[in-house]
Amino acid sequence: MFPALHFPHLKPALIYGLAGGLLIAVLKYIEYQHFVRAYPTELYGGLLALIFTIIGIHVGLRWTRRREPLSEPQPFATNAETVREIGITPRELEILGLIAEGLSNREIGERLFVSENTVKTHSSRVFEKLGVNRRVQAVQKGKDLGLIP
Amino acid sequence: MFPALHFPHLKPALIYGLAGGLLIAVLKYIEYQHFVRAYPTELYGGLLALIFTIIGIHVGLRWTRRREPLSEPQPFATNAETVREIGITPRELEILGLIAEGLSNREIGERLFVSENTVKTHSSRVFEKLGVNRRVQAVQKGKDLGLIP
DNA sequence: CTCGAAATCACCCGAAAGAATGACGACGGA
DNA sequence: TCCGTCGTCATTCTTTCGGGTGATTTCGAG
Repeated sequence: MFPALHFPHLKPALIYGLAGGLLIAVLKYIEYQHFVRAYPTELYGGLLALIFTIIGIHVGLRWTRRREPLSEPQPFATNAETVREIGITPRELEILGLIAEGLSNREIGERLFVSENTVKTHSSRVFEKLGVNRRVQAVQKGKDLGLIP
Repeated sequence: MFPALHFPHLKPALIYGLAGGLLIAVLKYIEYQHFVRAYPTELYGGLLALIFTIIGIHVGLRWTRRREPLSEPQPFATNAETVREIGITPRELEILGLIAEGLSNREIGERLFVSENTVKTHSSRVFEKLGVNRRVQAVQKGKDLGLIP
């Protein structure tokens, strides 16, 4: 949806923008209170947006919920000690899991909303930490070490 | 693990928030242009609800997307029966086993005293018969079907 | 405040993988 | 004998991987 866009200084700008918008909204609210008005339209809009976004998420999930519970017997807890021992990060573990599912780097990037280059960087580090140089080997070793189911 | 300390989808969330803010700003602008007077407020509410419901559905599905489980191993089919069912040959099974060990096509060829091209031909046929197009997927499916340990 | 870890992204380049063909010999059953 | 399967190998082409390097941003610890 949005992953192709790139804004390096997005967060501070957004924070400032939101802060400013919030301030304006508060002022407007107070002003409107002076005029004994109802809530400002912007507030209604935001509330509507928020509420219906949540509703949309719930509805969407409900529509596509699989009927058969898809037997998932073992929740599988990753071997935390091994993770710490070899110094693998959560993100790298995530990439390893997706590699084990047979996804290409591009598909992983699309799934995680990051670029393919980022996925390649992560996978390279995973290979390095696991001491392998091919993804099939990484999957095998990851399973042996209890990093992935 | 510690999912609370990790925000893998921060960027889309920020962009999403920005988009919402922009939409509100646009609506506000329109209102200030007195265009809003031409339409009942309910219309705007409905539009907002619709738009953000769609966005919510999309975002929700996007964030929770999961691939279909591509196989359901039949409990009655033994190794040999599965082999016969999908018509995989002994040689192809051998190549699949070596792929599962993390060997490259060149290494497989050296181990079996055949050319790399031959290995690629076999692996292509294996992929075709298993309905996959990557070796990690082939290994996964081969294990699901009981073709390889 | 400085420093380092983590995550992100980019660019380059060579190697590996995979898709699509075509071909050839051996072997076994109809 | 003819036909089909299997194993073998080649060529061409495109895509994907993997290694290497460098950069930025964010965040938390010291």
